[in-house]
Amino acid sequence: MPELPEVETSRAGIAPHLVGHRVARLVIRQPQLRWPIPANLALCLEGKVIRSVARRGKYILISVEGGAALLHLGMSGSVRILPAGAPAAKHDHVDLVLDTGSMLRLTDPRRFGALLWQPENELHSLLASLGPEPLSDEFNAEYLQTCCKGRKTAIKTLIMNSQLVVGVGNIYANEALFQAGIDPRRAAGRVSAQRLEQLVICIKQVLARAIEQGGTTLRDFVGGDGKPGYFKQELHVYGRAGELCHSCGSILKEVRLGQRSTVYCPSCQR
DNA sequence: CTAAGGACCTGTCGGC
DNA sequence: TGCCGACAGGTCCTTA
Repeated sequence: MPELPEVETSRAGIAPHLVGHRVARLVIRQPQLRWPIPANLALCLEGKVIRSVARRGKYILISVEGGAALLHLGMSGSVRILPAGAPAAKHDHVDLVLDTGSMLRLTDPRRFGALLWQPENELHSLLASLGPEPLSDEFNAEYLQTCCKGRKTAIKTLIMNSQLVVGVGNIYANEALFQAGIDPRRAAGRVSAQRLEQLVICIKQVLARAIEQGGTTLRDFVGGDGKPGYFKQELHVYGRAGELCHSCGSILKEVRLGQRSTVYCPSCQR
């Protein structure tokens, strides 16, 4: 479900319900996520006031005195604010119960998500080697050109590499490359500097626009406020293989790159 | 070092 | 209707 826009939508949706409030209890029904939830996490959080709810890449950081809970939604995770005590369904793995009578509930059918602990003044190893935020100035044409130099990897695979830039998942990689007019299969090192400059602009535009729209709801994604995302209406290639290009009318093609579905217009993208 | 593939897990969908 | 394989928003880890 979540790429950066969906994570940011979730973060923004839950933050007002959490910040400034005290954690009454952490209820863990299923600790086996991608990594086990640390046994001492409840002790780290209970009784503490939540200071901030931030985001780094696709991680949500819920900070309290002493550290931060790191939350990753994986492929199928989502969070919602509910009244404390709402009945739990099959994949409702964790509740962060607040002293307000509300709780944050984590649901994740595939359990590729994670809930970990990062002590204050330490950088969790999962965050240590992440690339820059795509919407920051640090992610610019010059930077991407350096990343691509000499690389034979397909440009799409490269922009999805979180060590180089975070937050660009399969949907938005497809969309950004369409907007930039670049064939996703093209070796990164063989994309001209000018077109990489364009790609940076397109990645930023697509992500920013998707955040404005509350993310992309494919199946049942809803933000922390329970509303679906509306960006799906603006998708040009993702999920549209065999349909007509919105720009030139050609039939969109599909290939696999790094085992991910890749859709592009053979006429507009070179 | 880079690149490619498998692994993790459950639900859904299309085909027979 | 039922079964089986393929596929799904991520990304770490192993292997070559």
